[in-house]
Amino acid sequence: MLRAMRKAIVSSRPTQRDVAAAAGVSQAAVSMVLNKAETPSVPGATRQRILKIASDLGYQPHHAARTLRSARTMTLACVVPDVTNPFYPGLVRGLQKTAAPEGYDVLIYDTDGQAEGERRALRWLQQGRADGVVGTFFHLQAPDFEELGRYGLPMVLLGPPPKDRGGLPIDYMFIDNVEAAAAMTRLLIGKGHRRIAMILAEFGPGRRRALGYEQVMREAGLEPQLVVDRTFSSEAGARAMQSLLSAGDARPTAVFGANDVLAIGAMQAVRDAGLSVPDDVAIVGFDDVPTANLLGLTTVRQPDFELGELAARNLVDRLKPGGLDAPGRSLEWKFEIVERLSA
Amino acid sequence: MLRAMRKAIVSSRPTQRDVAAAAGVSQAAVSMVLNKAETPSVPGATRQRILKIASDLGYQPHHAARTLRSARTMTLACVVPDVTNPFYPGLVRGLQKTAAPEGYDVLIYDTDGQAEGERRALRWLQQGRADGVVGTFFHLQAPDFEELGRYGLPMVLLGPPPKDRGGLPIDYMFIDNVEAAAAMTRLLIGKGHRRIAMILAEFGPGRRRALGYEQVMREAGLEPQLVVDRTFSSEAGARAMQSLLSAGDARPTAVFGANDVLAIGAMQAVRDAGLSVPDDVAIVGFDDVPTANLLGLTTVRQPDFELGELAARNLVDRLKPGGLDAPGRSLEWKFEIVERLSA
DNA sequence: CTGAAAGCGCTTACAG
DNA sequence: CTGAAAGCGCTTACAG
Repeated sequence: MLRAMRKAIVSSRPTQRDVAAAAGVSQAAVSMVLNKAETPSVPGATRQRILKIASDLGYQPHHAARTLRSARTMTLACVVPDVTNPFYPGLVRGLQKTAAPEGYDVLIYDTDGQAEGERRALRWLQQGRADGVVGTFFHLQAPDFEELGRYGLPMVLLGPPPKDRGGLPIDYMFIDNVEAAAAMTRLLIGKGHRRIAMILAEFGPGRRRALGYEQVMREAGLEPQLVVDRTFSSEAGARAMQSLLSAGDARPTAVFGANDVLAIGAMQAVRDAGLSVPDDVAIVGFDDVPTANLLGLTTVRQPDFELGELAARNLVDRLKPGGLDAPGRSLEWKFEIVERLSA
Repeated sequence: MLRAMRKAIVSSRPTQRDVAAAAGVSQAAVSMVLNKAETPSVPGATRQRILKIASDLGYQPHHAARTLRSARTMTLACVVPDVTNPFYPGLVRGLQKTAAPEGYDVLIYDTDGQAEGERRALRWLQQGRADGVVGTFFHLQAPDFEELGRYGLPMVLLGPPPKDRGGLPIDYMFIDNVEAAAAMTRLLIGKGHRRIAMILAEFGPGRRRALGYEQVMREAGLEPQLVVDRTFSSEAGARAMQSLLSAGDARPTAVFGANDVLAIGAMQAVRDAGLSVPDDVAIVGFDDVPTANLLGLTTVRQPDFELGELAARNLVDRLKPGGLDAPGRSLEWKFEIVERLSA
């Protein structure tokens, strides 16, 4: 009874059945007319009538039904550790630009950069939510993706490829994090810095960036100093900077943030302490988010928008007939050091 | 033949049928055990066996099938004009925090702030992609959402409610843009500024903010000066500022960006011209995105994260039994002026 | 209590 | 060429 009352108030979406009934044709005929540019089996007048009625009723195909039947979601997923890190919205924009004209929507899934969040993302993907994925994972490893690969889900992972590719439709896009961090460290040493610290988060790309930093420091006979936090947040960057500043005269003269968000938090902490960047402490970052430019932060540029475009192109191609047969690709992307005023 | 070969390489997802076959029970029994905490009709040993096999096979429910049958997507959509405006990722974080514990995923749909993008979002929603929506629309009006409302889709729109609410399950969350802009304009006048310009985009909240600005300017006997661009981008802000600076000595002494992204672009342009903020030109914005704090931008704070939490709570409640029966609500949110160094 | 059947809204292979 | 039927993978109402 209550249900019936609700029905009266809340109308339901029109279906192909409704259109078919109004047009006096079969439901299948409606499907054909709506989906094919040409339908020789349907008389022109009937076709026009169906189109007109569908439009009048405001018919839109039910996405779940279409997906269930066709096994296509027409959706690409972008799995990121943190939407509020401006690098990722930029990436998403690039994805959308390429995916939209091909008829694909782009969904963003935020893992919070935590292992549990990444496992949730994996389960989410295993439920068939998307036809393709571009993802950044800090904790999950290549074997974790094997199952999805076997199900025929193409993936672009932003990171270095593992030793064993396993013949799955997984492509890797990456920059040489070790070398990029090494180059930035050399730049700082070249400017005369001797006490150089690095701020990083425990997981994700921080490790490889620390590797490059440590190598160059050791080669130069300098002592590496790492401050490790749990997240790539500006709060973490500020916290780390405060602890570095508490060393007084022994404090570093330059600080390398493993990403821009950390570096920006560190800049903030330096200024809050009444000190100047770069006069008292030089600061450099990694990513080149839009804010880096505004703040004059010297950093390593990774082109987010272009990476997004390329990743989407890759997925779209793999989703065409036979696209999954090609072996997994690795694409190394050039980094670039952008010198500004902060160092 | 080719298909058969592919089949051999690409395995398919396990279904409830596969689990049922392996456990020697009906597919329906698998569904019951997997979805209900207690299944009195299924013997304990059988229940355990089903659970074990489902886990071993890595079974995950097919999302489209579940949605089609249950008419629930367990997804909330967040429709935004521009993911790269940091205000929206902040909003999304708030949504996720509240939605995730209730079992809802949050998807982001980017309209690019254009009429066509918003119409695409509307069609997307009409395809039954989400159970609820929180959205910011610059072009679509209340009547455009009537159909979705009749279908029983709860919506939270970020903006002022229209005159005629129409009894639909649409809630509005808004701040008083006119008054907020007026207050900010008064602040600038109080600091002695007389030539105050406003930079805004043609659509969206810019109009009401311009209204408040113009009112206060006129009341003070001052001439309003509006520079209107097509988008709320930092490029637009920089462009507008350049044109203002070209007036030489007649240039404004203060510039009000209708949002922070515009204001930040304007700051950049002032500095690129070799001038100082606030000494040569004072600049204020609107939103209080994270960057505003870093750049010392005086602005109007809208709490993105809290707004997201509240919007999600609202939708989750409306999706509970009877939740749609409540009339549309309006929730006015307090704004706050945050004074920093830019003015 | 127990299990098999109906059906959500589509697409597409297949019989007439 | 034309149309009706099968079936995608689930949930749930309903008959035994």
